[in-house]
Amino acid sequence: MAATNRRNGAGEAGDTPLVAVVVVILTVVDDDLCVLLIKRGADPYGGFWALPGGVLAPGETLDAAAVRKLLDETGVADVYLEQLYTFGELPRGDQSRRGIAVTYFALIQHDQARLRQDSEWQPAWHSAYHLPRLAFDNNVVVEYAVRRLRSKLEYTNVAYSLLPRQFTLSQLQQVYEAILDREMDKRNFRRRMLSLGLIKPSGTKRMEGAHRPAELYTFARREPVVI
Amino acid sequence: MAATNRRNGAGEAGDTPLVAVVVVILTVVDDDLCVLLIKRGADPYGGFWALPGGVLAPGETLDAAAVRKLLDETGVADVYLEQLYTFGELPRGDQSRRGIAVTYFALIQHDQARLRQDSEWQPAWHSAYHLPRLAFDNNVVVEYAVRRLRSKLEYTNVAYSLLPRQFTLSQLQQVYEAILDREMDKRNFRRRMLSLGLIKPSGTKRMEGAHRPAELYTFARREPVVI
DNA sequence: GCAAAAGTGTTGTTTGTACACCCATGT
DNA sequence: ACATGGGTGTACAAACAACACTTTTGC
Repeated sequence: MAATNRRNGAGEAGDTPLVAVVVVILTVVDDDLCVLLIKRGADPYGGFWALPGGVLAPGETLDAAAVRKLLDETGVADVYLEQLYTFGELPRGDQSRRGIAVTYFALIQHDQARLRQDSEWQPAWHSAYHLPRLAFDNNVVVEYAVRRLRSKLEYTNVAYSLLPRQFTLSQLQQVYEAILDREMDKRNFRRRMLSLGLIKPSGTKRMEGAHRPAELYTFARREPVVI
Repeated sequence: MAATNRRNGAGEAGDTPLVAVVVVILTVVDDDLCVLLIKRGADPYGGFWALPGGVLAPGETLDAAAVRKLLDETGVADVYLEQLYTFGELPRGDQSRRGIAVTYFALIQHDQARLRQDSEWQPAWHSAYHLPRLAFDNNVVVEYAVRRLRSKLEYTNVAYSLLPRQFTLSQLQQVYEAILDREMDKRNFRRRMLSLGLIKPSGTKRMEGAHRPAELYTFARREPVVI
């Protein structure tokens, strides 16, 4: 892409800031929207929880770096991943070196993720609604991701990336409720999902527990669709 | 902000790409949505039209660079300005140096802009609907900006940044029609604008031309508001 | 038979869309 | 008087929100 215009005919290149790619990896666990955090070792912000991220590798595109980060942390690929925002304020503490953070958000099924147990970083899921004070301005980044996800949920099928191929309508509704953080009416919810053509019945049923079996549904398309 | 996480404990800093800030400056001239373009002198893409942009100055935030660029090109400040997207693909032609472009879009009143006449870059307005092949991937950037503007128009008051303090409902409607590229019903349009509380009558009227004078309206707030 | 979740329809309200005529002014 | 753009209301359709009971299963 590289829409890079260099306009200063002279010596160019003010400073060349470090470019980091940071990924907000979101999932729904039970009825809770969760973010993947790692524990920072070194300063700045040593001991603080933070979003996973890293510097761009040589010759790597931004999207590729985000995909790589996601794969590193969770072992997951082929999920919904979207650029969020680029933060370019100056660090507060350490003025020494300039940093720019290109942030992404990803939606995964938590039971697909293989978090690295061995790691010094202790990657773990944290409820997006009860986060501690994070490193840098990562709290703002998470809030931004949650806002974006909430609005995308209303006019796209991104939820597909949070659910297995087959799921019940109740599961789907739980995902929506966890993300939007409000309860929804079962009948209206079903009507809407079906009439939008987002999902379709698979014909099979899930028998489990002491109650009526539930129809299993699939997303009409497991790729991003704007309604 | 600087949500910069450095995760490679080792020597860090893959490569440090050039960071350019590029601004899509949009306005409505008569019934046409227009973009400000400059003519590139030097290669790459010498002689092509391009979006105004430049490298980040030392110690400058991204937003500040965008504001500065806008001021340089148009003399205008205090208008709607929003980050769009960060493009980080590798340049096609010149592989030598890596570039990242953080793009913004701005909305201004064209009659407020003082384009630099002297300049070798011949800054000028071009209809967003009939653009030539631009330098780099700037065509994509403009399309992206127009899409974003269209959707923002539906749920925010951003149009304030394209109109003078006082304006008629017909002027406002022309702005909407130019951006959305479709005609709208006068009565429905008025009802909606007023019932959303976006604008309010100013009490004064504009007498001009051989017809009934038009009520002048003002935006309830001349700053970004989400409806 | 009872507990637990699945499934299902109707009504009222709000929102959006289509559509045609009269009004105030300048010439 | 006529040309020009400014201003107004109503009727239909679609989308959305509120609401409660019956079904199928396991124990």
